[in-house]
Amino acid sequence: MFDPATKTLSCAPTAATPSARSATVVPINSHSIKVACSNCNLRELCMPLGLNRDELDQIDSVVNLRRKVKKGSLLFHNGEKFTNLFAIRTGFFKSYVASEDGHEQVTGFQMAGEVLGLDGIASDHHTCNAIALEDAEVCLMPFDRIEELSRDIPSMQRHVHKIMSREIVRENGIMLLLGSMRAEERLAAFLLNLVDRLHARGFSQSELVLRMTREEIGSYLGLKLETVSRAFSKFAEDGLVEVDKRNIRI
Amino acid sequence: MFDPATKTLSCAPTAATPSARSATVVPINSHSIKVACSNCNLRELCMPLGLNRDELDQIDSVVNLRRKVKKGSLLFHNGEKFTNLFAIRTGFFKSYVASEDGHEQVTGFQMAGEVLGLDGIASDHHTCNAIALEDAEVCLMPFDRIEELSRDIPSMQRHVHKIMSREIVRENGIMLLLGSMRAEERLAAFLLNLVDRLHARGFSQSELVLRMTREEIGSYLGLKLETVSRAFSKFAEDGLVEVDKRNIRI
DNA sequence: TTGTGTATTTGACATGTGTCAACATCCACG
DNA sequence: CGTGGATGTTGACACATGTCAAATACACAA
Repeated sequence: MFDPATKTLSCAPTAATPSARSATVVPINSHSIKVACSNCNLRELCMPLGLNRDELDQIDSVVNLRRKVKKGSLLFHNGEKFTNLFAIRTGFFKSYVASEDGHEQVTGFQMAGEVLGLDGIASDHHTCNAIALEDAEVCLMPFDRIEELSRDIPSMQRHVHKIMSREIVRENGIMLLLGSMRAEERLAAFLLNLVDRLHARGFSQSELVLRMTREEIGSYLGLKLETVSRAFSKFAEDGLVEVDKRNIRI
Repeated sequence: MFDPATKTLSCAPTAATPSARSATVVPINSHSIKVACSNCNLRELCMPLGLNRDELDQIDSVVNLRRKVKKGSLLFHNGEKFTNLFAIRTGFFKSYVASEDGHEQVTGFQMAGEVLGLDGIASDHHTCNAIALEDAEVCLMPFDRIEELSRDIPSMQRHVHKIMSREIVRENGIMLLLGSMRAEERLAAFLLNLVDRLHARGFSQSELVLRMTREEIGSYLGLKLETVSRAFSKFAEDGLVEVDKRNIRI
């Protein structure tokens, strides 16, 4: 599952399907090649949570495209027309907003099974940016199709609502972090949150590889990169974690 | 008022409509007394935005209860079972989360026409608290009825999604504020946001009355109350705003 | 391999905000 | 009409974090 050589999260079927070899946007045929929600090993984390077999088949019809996103490239950006939600199959993203003065504030880091693009629903245009921190693959979910399906399948509807509400609750937690914690507390909360989410995906409870720079962590936590670096050093000094560049052991 | 002895919310009434004289929860008869979404002067700000006449009639059937909330009493609290969204008819609320160590972080201030309780959808239980900063009145909207209606009325469904997405976008903005602005910038952004929202409700573009303490503003902005006070003084000194206690003129 | 740029760490110092304390004001309530 | 508690203002000082700078390590391309 975790390949230290490529340093990627590969939660998808490892052998790539013939039709998905090199194109950026890849049509999925859910019958011939078995790559669909109903067959995805992220289905417990992603959209189809709590659906029965029939409903899973229906949702397969929504997720009809995949897109490969190269490390460093944008999945969507501020101002872009909103049409799709994105479910991450593999890879790691950061989302961020930018103020007029050019400052960038990272608003979240997303990994396999998480959903991106919810910000775009409000105004039909995205209000933040999402960029891949490593080569990634996402499932495109046209939002009007999601709404259609939500009307037919109550459990699907409820799930969509839960995903959005969860994002609201997550951001509440970050406000608490940004508003009341000091540097080391913020970093500790951040690391524990990351390792939790990785653990839910089958990775170690105590080790993780950071996909983002100190500066990006700092932006997320409302700190400068030097402060992040010092906090890491402090943790290491106190024997709380072992830090070797981006490899962390708690 | 929240009574620790009975642990009940008793929202004693002030003078109101004949049928609402003494009950805490007031049934609405949308035909006899004209208090319904279709007739509410907040309908352009609140839930029914963009619905036609027939749909408005339908939504009236959802909003079947109102509740009076006295200043200082909780509308809902962390851990409470989630069943309703709340639309504010009158009054002013703050919502906040509390960390284990007892620290409170204000996550937002809500005024007439805004919706409270979205946090509860994720886990069927509220994860934050909402308290009235002045005597208030809210409309109770059972969430399962909202979901039913959303299945029948696409524009209603879209509206619910927009409301949730708007909350996500709002919190993104606060993360930017907390993560990258200095004290005076935060307070300025806060005041401008408040006056904007009040202006949308027919109030002055340049004057406002704060409903919250310096400490609550500070909690929201990630600052101490003394820092908020100093920032106000600085603004007044620079002639940017006139500050007289809670009366502010920009 | 060498060179170049990015990422990280660490130190010295600056500064914005927190902390603590005193005092003023206002309001609710006896 | 006082009185006590909540709220707000202001000052002095402490300290956490930001700023600036230098050195190192590493990744990647020529």
